[in-house]
Amino acid sequence: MSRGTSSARDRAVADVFFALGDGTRLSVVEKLGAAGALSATGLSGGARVSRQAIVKHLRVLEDAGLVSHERRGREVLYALVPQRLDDARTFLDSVSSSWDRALERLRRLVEE
Amino acid sequence: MSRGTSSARDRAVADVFFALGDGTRLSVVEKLGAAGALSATGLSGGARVSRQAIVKHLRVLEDAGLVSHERRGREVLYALVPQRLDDARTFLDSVSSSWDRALERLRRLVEE
DNA sequence: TCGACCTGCAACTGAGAGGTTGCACATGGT
DNA sequence: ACCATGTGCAACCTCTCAGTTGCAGGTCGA
Repeated sequence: MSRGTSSARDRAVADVFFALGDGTRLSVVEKLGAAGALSATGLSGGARVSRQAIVKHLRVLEDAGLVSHERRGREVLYALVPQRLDDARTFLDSVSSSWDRALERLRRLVEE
Repeated sequence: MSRGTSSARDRAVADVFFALGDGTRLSVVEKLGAAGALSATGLSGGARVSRQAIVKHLRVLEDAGLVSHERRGREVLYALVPQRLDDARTFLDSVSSSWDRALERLRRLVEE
């Protein structure tokens, strides 16, 4: 306990948010969520950046645990792994609820 | 349709995720959620970066709409604005659900 | 076998993020 | 009035991120 904050878990959550904190990656995530599975070339079609840029973004997403890849013949298909999304949501929930409790305490302090 | 996605709303969501995608800022958000309201100096106490670094991070958080400040005598108190957190959660929900639908479609495609 | 297509690696660049230090300015307590 | 404390610039540095281009290596179909 005590020094529970700022642990490896928090770093993983920060990685997830970092991965989602880029417009290009965010649109990649949206496309993957909508299409199910796509190759880097398929994802770069319609994007305004090169295929290599998409590949780098996919690596970031995969390092964060948001995406997995699978070789399918001569192409590589990328798909979402929504589990980490749940971790991020859990973090947001915990901050929101502790914020609510803090509000209560503040209210009582002010009312003295 | 077509250009409906990747709009100003998506940019705002990316800004929120970007703001949360840094370990220092994430711990700031946690501290603010736990304490309710803190000054930059109060936040930098215990952190391993300088007060000025915290101030810059607070500016990023405020630009993303996650934090607001209020002058209180000679110090400036920062507090969470949990509304954007809800927006981020909503985004995660929508990606998750569209992902679930995509999984269904993929399953049916594979079963041909 | 040959050509088309997709991937993988490497080198390079520009811009911005994250951080620091130093100092000036305001404000509260004594 | 004085001093301590907290804030607000501004300049500066370093390192990483996002993106590009070029080319080599697999893999499928004809």
